[in-house]
Amino acid sequence: MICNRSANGAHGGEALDPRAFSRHRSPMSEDQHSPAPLRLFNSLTRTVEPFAPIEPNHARVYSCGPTVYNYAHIGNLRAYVFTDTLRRVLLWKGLDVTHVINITDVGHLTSDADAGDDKMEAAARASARSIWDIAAHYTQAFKANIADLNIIAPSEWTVATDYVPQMIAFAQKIAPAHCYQLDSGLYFDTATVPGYGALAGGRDDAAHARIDPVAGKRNPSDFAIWRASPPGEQRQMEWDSPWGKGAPGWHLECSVMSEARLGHPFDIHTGGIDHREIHHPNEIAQNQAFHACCGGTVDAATAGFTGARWWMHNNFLVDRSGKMSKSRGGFTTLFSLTGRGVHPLAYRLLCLGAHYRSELEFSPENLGAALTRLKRLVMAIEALKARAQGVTWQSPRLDYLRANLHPGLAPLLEQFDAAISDDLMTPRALPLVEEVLGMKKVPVDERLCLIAAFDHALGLNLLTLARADLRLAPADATMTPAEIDAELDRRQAARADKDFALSDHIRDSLAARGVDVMDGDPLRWEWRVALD
RNA sequence: GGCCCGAUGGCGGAGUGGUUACGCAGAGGACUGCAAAUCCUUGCACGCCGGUUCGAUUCCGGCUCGGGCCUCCA
Repeated sequence: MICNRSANGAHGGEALDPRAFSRHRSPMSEDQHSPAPLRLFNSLTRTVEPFAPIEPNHARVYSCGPTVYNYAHIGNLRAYVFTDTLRRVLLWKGLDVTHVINITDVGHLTSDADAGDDKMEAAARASARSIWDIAAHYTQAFKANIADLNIIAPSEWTVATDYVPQMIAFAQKIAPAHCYQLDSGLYFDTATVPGYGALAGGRDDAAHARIDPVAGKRNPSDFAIWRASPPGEQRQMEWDSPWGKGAPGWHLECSVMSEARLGHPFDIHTGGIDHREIHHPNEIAQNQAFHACCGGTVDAATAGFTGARWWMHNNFLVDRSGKMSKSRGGFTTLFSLTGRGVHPLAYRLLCLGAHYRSELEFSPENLGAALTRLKRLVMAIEALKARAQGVTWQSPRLDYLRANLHPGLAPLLEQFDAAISDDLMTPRALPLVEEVLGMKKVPVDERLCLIAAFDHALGLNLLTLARADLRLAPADATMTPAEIDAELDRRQAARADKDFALSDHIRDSLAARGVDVMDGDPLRWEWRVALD
């Protein structure tokens, strides 16, 4: 059910006043517009399949979260906009959702082959803080990004270091039949599970030529379950285990935490498309081993046991200027965008403008386009609100909407439902907001009601945002709003006196300080957003 | 080197065997002292070469270019 499930509490908890619909004469019959079935792309089969949760009316979702050794860049954040869209669409379809996002706060702590892997330790040294403090700092920053993007907080954040005993127990269970020990740790033998790598779709182990394999590995695709601390080295994060002092392998974490918090099998596991080739196949292999190893082997009957039924992957945000690459440094964070006066939801709108499985080209121009679009949407909705009758636009249940909505809007509701039900096709859903705004013959309250409903899926805060909220002061602003208003008052007086030389001079001097004057707009002025 | 994906107007991005995406930008108009903001209108496309077809941007093959994964990465 949709009603009373506000994304962030901003809409309050009341349903739309049914009296708002009292004029309606011909509610549609149920069978005339049956809801579009939700269909989602499953990376396991590489097809779009009808979705049904394992438990009736309850979907369980696990999302691979960030490794908190640095700030998330906006490309990282696209994954969580995707996950949030998934969650909102599940809610739209009337399902309860339990959603877990993990925080990976343990991983490679000492440099081995690649000196670049030591970032967490380096960050700790540079700031004279412990790795634990570093993890806490970047976890906090990540959660701030999530909130700024109006992403519904997960039902639970799982932190990897809270689950080390469970990871050891998990590893102990699968070790006899599926693992072997080397000096560098405990390794998973990928040949012991049937269909290894099926998710990746045609991986050829014989072709791993680019990197030096770890000596002693039975198969190139074998991976560490437990990484032993090198002799004589002290790691900041290490635990005792049956395989010596060390730290859990990264792949192990997600298998253990998803099983612990959601149970296996659960419904949907999400992540970036880069995880489709290595991390998730390894997770699946672990899950297969864990659930079938009582008998010592994985057989055909259990080979399909992958932990999650759906594996979904978002594509990348690409930036031709190379700013999305952590390794090259200088990547773009959400903080840097807000510091330039770009509202975070403009970035969310940019993401929604493309399908989650398509690459999305990032550029200042594209972001500026999204910001302009968001401003115009908010402006148009504000204008409607000013003319409204005072109902609250809390979205009612979808079936209620369907039965009571103004006939003129009914086709738009169905198109919206069909779009988001078609593998979360937000780029086709988005223009319907603008179409509703343009339905001049439909009463204002009705249009607002439908937009409120749409926004439960889109998460743009369209009904609560004000145009003024989108006017973010850039970090390098040299004037306060009060100072700007005072200048504008002076300018207004000059204009009244027809002293246009003075009024133009004031406007020019404001422009020089990054303030655009807008006489015909109630907002009066705006920070110029300078995106390079 | 191996595997995978993509190529749509100025930018981004949907979609389709024969008809409109949409947004931003551009152009024209309204409004304005002039601008800006806003509103209205509007031009612009389907990488190259073959094939299938009455007809292909849409299907098939090849080519070129771009991207991803193979090492922590959304």
